[in-house]
Amino acid sequence: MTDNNTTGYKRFEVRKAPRQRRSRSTVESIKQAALELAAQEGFTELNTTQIAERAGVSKGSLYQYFSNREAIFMALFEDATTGMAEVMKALYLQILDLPPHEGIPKAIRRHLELFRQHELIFLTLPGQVPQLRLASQPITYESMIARFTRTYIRERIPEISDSDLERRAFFIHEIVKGCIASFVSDRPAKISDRSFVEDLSEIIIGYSLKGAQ
Amino acid sequence: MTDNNTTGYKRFEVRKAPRQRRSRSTVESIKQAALELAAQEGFTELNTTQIAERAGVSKGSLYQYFSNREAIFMALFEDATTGMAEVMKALYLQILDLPPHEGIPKAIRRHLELFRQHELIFLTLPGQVPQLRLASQPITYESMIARFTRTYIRERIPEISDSDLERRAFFIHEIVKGCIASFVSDRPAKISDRSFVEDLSEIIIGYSLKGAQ
Amino acid sequence: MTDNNTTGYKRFEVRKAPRQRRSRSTVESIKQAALELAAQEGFTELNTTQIAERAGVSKGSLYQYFSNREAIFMALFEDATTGMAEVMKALYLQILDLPPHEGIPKAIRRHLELFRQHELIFLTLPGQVPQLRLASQPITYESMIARFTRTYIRERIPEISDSDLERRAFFIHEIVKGCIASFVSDRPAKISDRSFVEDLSEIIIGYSLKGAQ
Amino acid sequence: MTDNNTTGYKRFEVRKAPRQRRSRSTVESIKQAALELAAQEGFTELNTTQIAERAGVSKGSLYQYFSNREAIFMALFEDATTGMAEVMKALYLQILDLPPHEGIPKAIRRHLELFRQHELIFLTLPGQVPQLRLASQPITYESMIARFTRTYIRERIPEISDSDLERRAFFIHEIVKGCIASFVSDRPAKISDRSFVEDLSEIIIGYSLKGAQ
DNA sequence: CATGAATGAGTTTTCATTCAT
DNA sequence: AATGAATGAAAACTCATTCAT
Repeated sequence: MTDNNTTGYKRFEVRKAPRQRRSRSTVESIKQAALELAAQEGFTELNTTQIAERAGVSKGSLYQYFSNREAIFMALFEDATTGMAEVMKALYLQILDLPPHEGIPKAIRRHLELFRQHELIFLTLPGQVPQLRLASQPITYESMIARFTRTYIRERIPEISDSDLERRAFFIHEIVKGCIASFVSDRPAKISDRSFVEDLSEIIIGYSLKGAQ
Repeated sequence: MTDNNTTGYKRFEVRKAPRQRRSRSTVESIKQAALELAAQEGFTELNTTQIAERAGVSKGSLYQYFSNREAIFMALFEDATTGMAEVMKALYLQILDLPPHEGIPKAIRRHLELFRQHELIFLTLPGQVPQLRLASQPITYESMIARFTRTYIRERIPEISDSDLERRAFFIHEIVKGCIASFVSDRPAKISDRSFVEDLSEIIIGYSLKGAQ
Repeated sequence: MTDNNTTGYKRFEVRKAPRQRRSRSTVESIKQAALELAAQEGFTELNTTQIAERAGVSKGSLYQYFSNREAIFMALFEDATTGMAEVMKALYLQILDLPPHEGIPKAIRRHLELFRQHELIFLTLPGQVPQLRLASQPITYESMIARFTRTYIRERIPEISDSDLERRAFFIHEIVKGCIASFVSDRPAKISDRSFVEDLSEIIIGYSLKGAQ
Repeated sequence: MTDNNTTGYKRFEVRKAPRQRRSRSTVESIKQAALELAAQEGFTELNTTQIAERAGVSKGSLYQYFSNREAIFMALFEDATTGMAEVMKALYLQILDLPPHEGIPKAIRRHLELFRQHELIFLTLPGQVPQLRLASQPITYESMIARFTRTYIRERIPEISDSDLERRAFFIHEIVKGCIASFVSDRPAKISDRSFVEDLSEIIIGYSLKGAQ
């Protein structure tokens, strides 16, 4: 029963699983409220009073379900993360057998959409709530991307060495994630979605499959 | 000197320029303390008491030199930023006339070093102190990189269209920054510095100069 | 730097030692306020807001010197305890060489006074703040009484066995403490101070020295 | 049945007398739970959530049987108190006609057992739940002891003055209660039950009957 | 009767910032 | 200039109690 907490960070689990319908909706409205408010002010500035108010819920209720402020963000992140993982699994299955010049752009387009949808959670949250990194160990969907990338390359360049594969997976992941993140958050006026996807695909294809016959 | 403050954020300049030797070192020790502490807990968690204590300075003194907490971070950022800008100017002059396969790797290697040195400030700080984004408008060194990239490409592909140039500059910037950032903060064991620089250079050269004769 | 806290109770040290005269008086007024309020409502009901208000001090100041509510009680207790220990040391020196029928009543009379003075702290506090027991290990003045009692008896009955001595010391301590405590807190109308001291002395003398020639 | 409540404390009766088997056991399990938890954390720290949980009962149910938190403690106390009163009545009848050197030790031995059984309730509870003092006016069993003591002495020293009697009753009560309480809660390793009872009896007999022929 | 979700007033606690010395 | 005590507004968090289902 000891509370081992070696990180020095507060722990933040969801406190109790909502059983009845009513409480499930309470939890939802709290998360929703947090999300909406974060869109305006960022996560750092959010406080429980605001969240509870906006959710139309008492502070007490909030703490019945979340052991502290961070726990809400955590929940938000996990929701999005698991949601994304599902979508991606489906996507990858579709893509595996397509030729690169079709599959890669498709994958990128979809990732762009997904990041746009969850911009706040995937791009803003992690930077502002450093605890997340430590708590949500290897983030599910990230490791999925990594795994998929490796499979994809290996299937096309069977003779690739392990270290080579590792390196390519790293770059591909970073390039895709980084470029999409910036594209979504900076919204550069002079670059259209189409040409963005095009160029990024080209870079990825060129790099990931170089050496393939 | 008017106090127009359209951002809604408090302003945070350094309060007075330290003249004497003693106060010079006070400012320095405050910044140093902030930096060291941030390495352990992140900027969000830092509080003035800790900083003052670690700096061996009273809270009153701290406020003598910094108008508020954020001002310290701001100063830290500006120091690193201007330092970096200088280094880069020199670097670019060297590189402009080198052939890509020499110049690009050299530039990347140097950037890697610089980011490593200032990891905390360039990678962690901006996410955690949102004011930075708004205050330090076009962050000097970032716009330098952008400008240089454009010059570099145009010189080699004079006939390139403006929108094309724009797009390439965007990608190059994001790829370089993103990959270096991840490489520095994740420290992937299986990738050596050398191969990192090699691959990244290859990607950049391939993409930035495609279409050049 | 781990915060080993096996008891499950919050720890409660004084936070920082007051350096200047001003802060010393702040600490004093906080303790004084707590004491006065406890006299009316008991310690359990006391809250920091009340204490700070009564002390004419901000809540922030309170927390500057006491890490939490309990720390105040703790400080109160320790003050009284060390004070009492000093007084007793002096008392015992006086008494050691007096014949029992003079020394014992004198000691009892003095203890009665002391407990009356610090009734709240010695009689009420420990019952209401269970943490005290655990934190303030062997309470200084209690162990003093015990030690003195043993010395006193042994000097008069040199041939007494260890276990016998132990037992007598236990009873004497409990009887004196218990009777005085009840006498002070119940204030039985029909018993005068004089006759109280008389009877108690008689009991103690009879029991502690039985078997002495 | 008027709701005169001069004490300023909330009233706390058991709310409804449980009729059916099931609710009988509900009440019991609540009390049991409270008792077990108090053993670990003291009564002050106990909260209704814990109690309900441990009792395997919903909070709503808890309040069906107890008008508030204190009512639970109150019930605990009354149970033990009335139980003890019964036992004592029987005990006293046995003892009245025994010679002191038989009767007194027997009484003390029995008290020791009883206090051991209800340590928590008789020794800890009253200090931590101040309402008890006020609510349960002359606590039944205490007044029983007092009454019995007086009868016992008067029967043996018919010529004793009222004030003398009063005083002796006071001391005897305090000595017995105090010593037993300490013996039970401190469990001093070096003193056996037998010698404890012996010495205490001796003290009591000597004091209470001094002057008897 | 039983449940457990919801409440909200009450408390504790923190910390950037000021200001008397 | 330097100090560190004091501030107070703004959080975070708790828990006895009620009440809809």
